[in-house]
Amino acid sequence: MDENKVSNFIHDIIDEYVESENAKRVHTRFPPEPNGYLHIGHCKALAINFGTAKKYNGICNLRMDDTNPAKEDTEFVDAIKEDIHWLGFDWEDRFYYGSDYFEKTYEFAEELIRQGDAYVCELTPEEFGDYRGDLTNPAVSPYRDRPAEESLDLFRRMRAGEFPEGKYTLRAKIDLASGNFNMRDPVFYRIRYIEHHRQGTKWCIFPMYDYAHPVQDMLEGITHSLCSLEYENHRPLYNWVVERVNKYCGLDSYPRQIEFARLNLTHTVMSKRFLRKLVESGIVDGWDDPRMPTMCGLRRRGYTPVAILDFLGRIGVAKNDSIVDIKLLEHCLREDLNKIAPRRIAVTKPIKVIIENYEADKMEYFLVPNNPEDPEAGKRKIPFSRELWIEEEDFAEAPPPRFQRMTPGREVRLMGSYIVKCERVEKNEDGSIKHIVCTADLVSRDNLPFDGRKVRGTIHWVSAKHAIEASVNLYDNLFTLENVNDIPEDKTYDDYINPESVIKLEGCKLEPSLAEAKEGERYQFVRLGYFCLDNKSENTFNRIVSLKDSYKPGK
RNA sequence: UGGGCUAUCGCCAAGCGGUAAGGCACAGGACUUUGACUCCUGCAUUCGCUGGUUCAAAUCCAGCUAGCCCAGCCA
Repeated sequence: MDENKVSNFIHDIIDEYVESENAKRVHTRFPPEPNGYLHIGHCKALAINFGTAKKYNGICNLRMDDTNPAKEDTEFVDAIKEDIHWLGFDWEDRFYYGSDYFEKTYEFAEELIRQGDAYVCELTPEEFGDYRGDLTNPAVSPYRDRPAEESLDLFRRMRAGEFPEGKYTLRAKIDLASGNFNMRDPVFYRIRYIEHHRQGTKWCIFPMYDYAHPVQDMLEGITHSLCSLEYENHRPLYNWVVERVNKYCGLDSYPRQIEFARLNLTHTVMSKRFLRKLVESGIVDGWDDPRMPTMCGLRRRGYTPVAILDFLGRIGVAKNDSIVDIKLLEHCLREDLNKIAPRRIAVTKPIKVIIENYEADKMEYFLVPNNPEDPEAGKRKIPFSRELWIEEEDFAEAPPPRFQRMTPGREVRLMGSYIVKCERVEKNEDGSIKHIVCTADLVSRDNLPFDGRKVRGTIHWVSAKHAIEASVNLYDNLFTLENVNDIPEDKTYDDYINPESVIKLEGCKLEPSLAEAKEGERYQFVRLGYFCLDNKSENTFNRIVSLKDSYKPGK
């Protein structure tokens, strides 16, 4: 989990800062708005803010950015905290709410008014549009020259609840002709008669992000405010606020905003708005559907924090708009899971095999390693008997080229046990396979047969008498389209939903030890992929990620 | 069209004037009681384009081109 797999430009900037004369301890913050669930895109911001702090032996705050009472809800606060802890980051005792600073934020705003840097504007939202100007024409506000005393009075009465919503706003007096629209006298306060999830009805005026955020950063002593690229245009305004508030309000805090490109993944929707659509339209089961990129979804699917963090370290931090191939994430998952996941045998599409030279009521155990990669993982016993289940696709009557599994007349190894030879296939009346009859080389257990003969194929199996049943969910990308942002206006998601994004298989046969599997435990089902017992549906395993596709027919 | 930002292999991404790191993907091969893993091998005479400066440029300069962001009383 070293967060500097690749060097990045933020480190360069901070290296310089740390060397500078008045450098303070590096202090960052992660400021989610509690209006939804965190997704893997947030993980990047999380890793950058917490990771950078850690790299410089600094600290990182967690702050709920709750300045808009219309959108936020307490419901999400705990979920966000849980997700962050799950990923492995810790804010210790530095958990804050932006709304905790409302009083200070208000005081500073009054000072801005007194200094002539802000004024109360009475353009209605509709009028605002008309006076906004456009790319080449400046905006206008007939109220920008209102005397400070008058603005101050109005602002206090706004707070006192004397005016209806939309009647007045507090605006910064900056530059109505700026090419950067954020500088065209941005609104700093608006009136809202909505109960705030923490402040209740104490306030009816609420600060806007552009004003509140720098103030919050200053108050918390943040040195580096790391955020995504879309705030680049806001940086001049951020600095404007920092400069005035320091000057007028006796603060000495100079947080620096640095932007980086947010994460995009192939075949993945990342915007909250669209994720909500998936949930509401019923395309997925909910926010924690294992196909969702939400942290709760990834967790339920079985992703590991180690893999996600590793992935984040490998994609780097830059200012390029990019779409990372989800195959890299899957690679990181396999790498982690390969090390930690015990091997188990499961047969997803069972087909029966009868060992005709094995007595009907005999049974024996084979000792097999839990993880050949890791001797420490120990061994377990799996029962063997006359009737077995094997994977449907491990048998072919007419084998395609390079097929090396079971086929009539050929020997294969039953993983961990005997070499068997397929003698014949018995069919039902409809032509389907009833069962396969094999003979086992009874001296071939534990070791290669003494004659040194090689068998090419090894297949997995489970004793029919001892197997337990479960169902299995095989997951794939939700979207067939690589870049989901490319969905044309006139199309809907439905046109691009992968019909095989989830395949549910009932009646799978599992080795008996899996009866003790616990929620959230990850296993490698030999030759099938990595699986995790679903924490919502009993007796169902989610496929986290497949093993690399291995058998390629033909040349 | 005004402002801001970005452009290095199929996908990420180092590089900061001295002659193109690495990962993923892909393709061969070795190994293998998981066609997995592991292990070798290959994979940009070239850095959006065009000029210029220099002994030397992906790196500096100029001019183009393409893409992304901004006109919420959202964050």
